[in-house]
Amino acid sequence: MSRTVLAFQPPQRRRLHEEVAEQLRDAILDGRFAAGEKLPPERELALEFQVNRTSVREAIGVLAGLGLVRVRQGDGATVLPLVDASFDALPAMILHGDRVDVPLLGELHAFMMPLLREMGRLAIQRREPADVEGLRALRDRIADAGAGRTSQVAALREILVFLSDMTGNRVWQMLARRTESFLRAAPIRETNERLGSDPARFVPGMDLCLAALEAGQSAAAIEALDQVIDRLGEPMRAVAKTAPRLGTERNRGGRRARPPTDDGEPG
Amino acid sequence: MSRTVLAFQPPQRRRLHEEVAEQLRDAILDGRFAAGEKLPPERELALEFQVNRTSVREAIGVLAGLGLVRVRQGDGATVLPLVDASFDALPAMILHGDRVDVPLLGELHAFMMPLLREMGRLAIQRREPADVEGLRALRDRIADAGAGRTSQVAALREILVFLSDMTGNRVWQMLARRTESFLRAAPIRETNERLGSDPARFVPGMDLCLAALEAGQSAAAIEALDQVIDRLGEPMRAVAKTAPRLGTERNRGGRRARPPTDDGEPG
DNA sequence: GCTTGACAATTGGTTGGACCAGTCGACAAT
DNA sequence: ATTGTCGACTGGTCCAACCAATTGTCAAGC
Repeated sequence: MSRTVLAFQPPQRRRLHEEVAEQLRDAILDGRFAAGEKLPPERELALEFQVNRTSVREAIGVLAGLGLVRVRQGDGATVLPLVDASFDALPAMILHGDRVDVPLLGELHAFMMPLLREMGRLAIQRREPADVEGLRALRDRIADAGAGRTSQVAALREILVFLSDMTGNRVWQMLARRTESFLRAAPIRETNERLGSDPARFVPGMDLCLAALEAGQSAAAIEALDQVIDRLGEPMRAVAKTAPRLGTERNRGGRRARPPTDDGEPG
Repeated sequence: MSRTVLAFQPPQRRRLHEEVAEQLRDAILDGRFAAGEKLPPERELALEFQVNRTSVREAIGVLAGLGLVRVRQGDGATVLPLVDASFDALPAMILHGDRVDVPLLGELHAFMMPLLREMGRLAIQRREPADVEGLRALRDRIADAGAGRTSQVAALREILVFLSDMTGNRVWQMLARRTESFLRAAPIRETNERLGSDPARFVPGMDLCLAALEAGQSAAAIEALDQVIDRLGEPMRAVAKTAPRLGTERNRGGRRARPPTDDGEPG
């Protein structure tokens, strides 16, 4: 039953509306539709894409779910400011159409690293005896070159998920799983591997952390874990460094005109 | 042109598929469909809801977008573990069907508060001169009882958005806007107002922060802002305290069976 | 007995067309 | 200048049919 290491990938069965959604999404993210503009009518898009109107509607529904457009009956689909988009749109905002939005990836990296360190701190504070064994199992998977490199880097990513489970906080658990899924995305992972990152270099840090945990030294364990987490973020930082930041001006969210819930004085 | 203070709300024009999506979503969140189970076939649901299959499909599409179900042609719609859901599903997970998931709200609160403090720190570190004026304008709106209470509490929430803009980091900006939107949701806001929270009590803290900023004392400004942010989180904490935590057992995310990408040894 | 392959039932995916419902601008009446 | 009506436009829903993927069944072959 032994198979080749050439792990075949199942052919991606893409639905029609996914293709349409992706093209429209990239058009918005590329700025070909600016915020405030309207998408063409569904019937028109159906002609353009040569698909049924239903498929266009499902595609636009996806965009609406991502917070990229707002659809109103009678009016059309209006493009929203990107800053109002859902977190689910973030991967696509960073990686769309063969391109990497380097500045945004850098901002995500700057955002995530303190969070993950906080998560590690919390995880260690709330650890239970069994967790140490779990961490050791992950450490062994990382160290076990015989299991294959794919398994090794997968184990690396799973550290985040495991730590989030240790916190016992479901919000952390959700965040870690989303993060792990993002790190699994193609361009990030490829860059990491192209840069020759060796999973084995994480092992000493993990050993340091495990030793501290067994000695009951939480502070030392947290410190060691911080180092490991920093290294886990290296793929993102590495990709972000492949191109220089274009400008230094700060990104400012647009001031939103709130619906005026108060128009006058009480009598 | 002066209008009454009775701020009328536009009637909620709910689409059919939204109704269906909400009912199905609540059924999943209530556990009436457990993870791994399958939703009834679309044709069957269409009969049950007495709507067209199209509306059922759009509803299921929403659930798929939230990461609550996975749809496969030929197979049906399979319910996913809640821990794999999107962050967009979080509000619904906490507030569904007239109920408040108190433990989960508490976990969200515990998750958010350190983050928001971090955001405040970053905002002050990266402030520009104009930002101080913006903060003062918000402070004045909070203090101005004449503008109406609705405007006051709105200004309170907008502190988060303003701070996120100060960071210049688009990820923070997106998070703040989502958070502000969540705090605007009904049960949280109502509880806050029912508890008689007075926007005016935020003013001294804001004044402290503003004074420190003008004096160029970042550390003091951050400290004062921390207090303000803590109070901004009070509605969530207050709601979370309306009922005791049920159990003390830790939430553990299910260990996921990863697709075995490695089956054997390299030759 | 086990594997293999063909088949049929089930279920989601797509299509075309029709009609309902909300929005907005044009324009006439006041 | 304001108001009211209307019609074009656009999204929302419905229907009926067919395409395509999945899964279990079951008989043929080893």
